[in-house]
Amino acid sequence: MLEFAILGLLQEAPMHGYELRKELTAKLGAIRAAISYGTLYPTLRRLQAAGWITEAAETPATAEEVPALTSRRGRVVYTITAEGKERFAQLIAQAGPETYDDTGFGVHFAFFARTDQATRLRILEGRRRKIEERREGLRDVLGRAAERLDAYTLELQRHGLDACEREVRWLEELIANERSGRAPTVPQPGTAGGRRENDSPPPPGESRKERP
Amino acid sequence: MLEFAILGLLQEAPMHGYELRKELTAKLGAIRAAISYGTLYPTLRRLQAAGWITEAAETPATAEEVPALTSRRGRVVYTITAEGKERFAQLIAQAGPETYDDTGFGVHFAFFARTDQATRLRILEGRRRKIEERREGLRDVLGRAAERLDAYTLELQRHGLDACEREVRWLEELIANERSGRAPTVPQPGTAGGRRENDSPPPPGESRKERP
DNA sequence: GCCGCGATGTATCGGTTCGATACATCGCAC
DNA sequence: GTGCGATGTATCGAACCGATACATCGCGGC
Repeated sequence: MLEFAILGLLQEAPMHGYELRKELTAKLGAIRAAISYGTLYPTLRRLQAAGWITEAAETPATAEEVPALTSRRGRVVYTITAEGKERFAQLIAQAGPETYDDTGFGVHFAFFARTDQATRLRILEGRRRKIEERREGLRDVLGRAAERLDAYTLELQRHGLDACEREVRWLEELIANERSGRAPTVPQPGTAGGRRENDSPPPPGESRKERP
Repeated sequence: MLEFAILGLLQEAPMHGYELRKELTAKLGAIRAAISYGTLYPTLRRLQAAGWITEAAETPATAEEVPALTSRRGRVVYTITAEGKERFAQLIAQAGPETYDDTGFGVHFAFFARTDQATRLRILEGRRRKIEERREGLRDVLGRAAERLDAYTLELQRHGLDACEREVRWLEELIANERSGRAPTVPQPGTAGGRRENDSPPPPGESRKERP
């Protein structure tokens, strides 16, 4: 999962570890906590070993020697390779069961701008199916096993059931939207005041960000 | 986390692995997928080594010998010890940061019937604080970094933000309820042999919301 | 009669991820 | 000048997952 996210992010720009973590946190903040370095660095090494990314120690720009008595530990900048881009495309195409769990779906969704419409639709529908199953499971428990459980546990189930129903509705809207071929704009009943006229087209547009 | 849940469940009745998993799934179905055996069995072994639980091979009841040519692999029934109950109480009392993340909070909440009111209140408020922070983070991203992100990523953040707002309201209700409603104080069911009966604290009120 | 098949049941293995920790530099406020 | 928070790289043990293997039981279909 993290592999997927890293490959996706590095397609926007080369980055070093710390920056990668920040971008990851910004992009995936809605679905999971900040990624741990204990995961990030080993994964970067794994990706490099596989040839999907390359690492390069940052040279101080206009490199005069002066090896520096204070041996500056350079930042390590990671860049995606052509094979890495292929790999990313492959990861998008193939969908296992993990594509539809909470984290997997979230990560895939976060990179929908780089995903073609047919795949988006497939993922959205797979996720809906999975959530519907979870919903049915919760209804079963609330219906059949209710007397075996205490009031707090039941309240938790009710809360979860409501979340499922909400997510299904959300997915329905996204699916309908996707079918009609428009950008993802779900009408929200008076949410927080974040105004945006952001429009990222269905085809993967080259978005950009820059360096300090 | 799993340790906590197992200890909590085994206080209701002794169980074998498979049953434990089913009960766990029923109780925590709203917040996490079914627990893996690759986690369950090693954890049981760990708990046994620590002395919190004991394991006993199930005897076929009114044990006639007849070692059986078909060597029946007996079910292994786990029972909580006095030290295990102490341990559970200790785990309830002490709250680390992991008490307030999605999984940790869910598990603690699921065992609120065995938790005293003051602790329930503390956990509820800690969770609210954590969700409020996440909410602020999402608002920041949606406000300040919106132009850097594509429409799908933004939609994801909006969905997450909505979930946060919902959960905060849910928590508010639970907290208000907890403060006004008098203490449930859970009676401990008989340890061995007896089928558990239902002991429900006062209803945590009416509401439904959000995602796990 | 017997055959497959799904539910019950115990168990291990490899791999991913987390949380804590360590260490070093930079800029800025006190 | 000194502390301190942000930036930055890195490792280690432990928790947890998903796949897999293997065995028994009851039940319906042929």
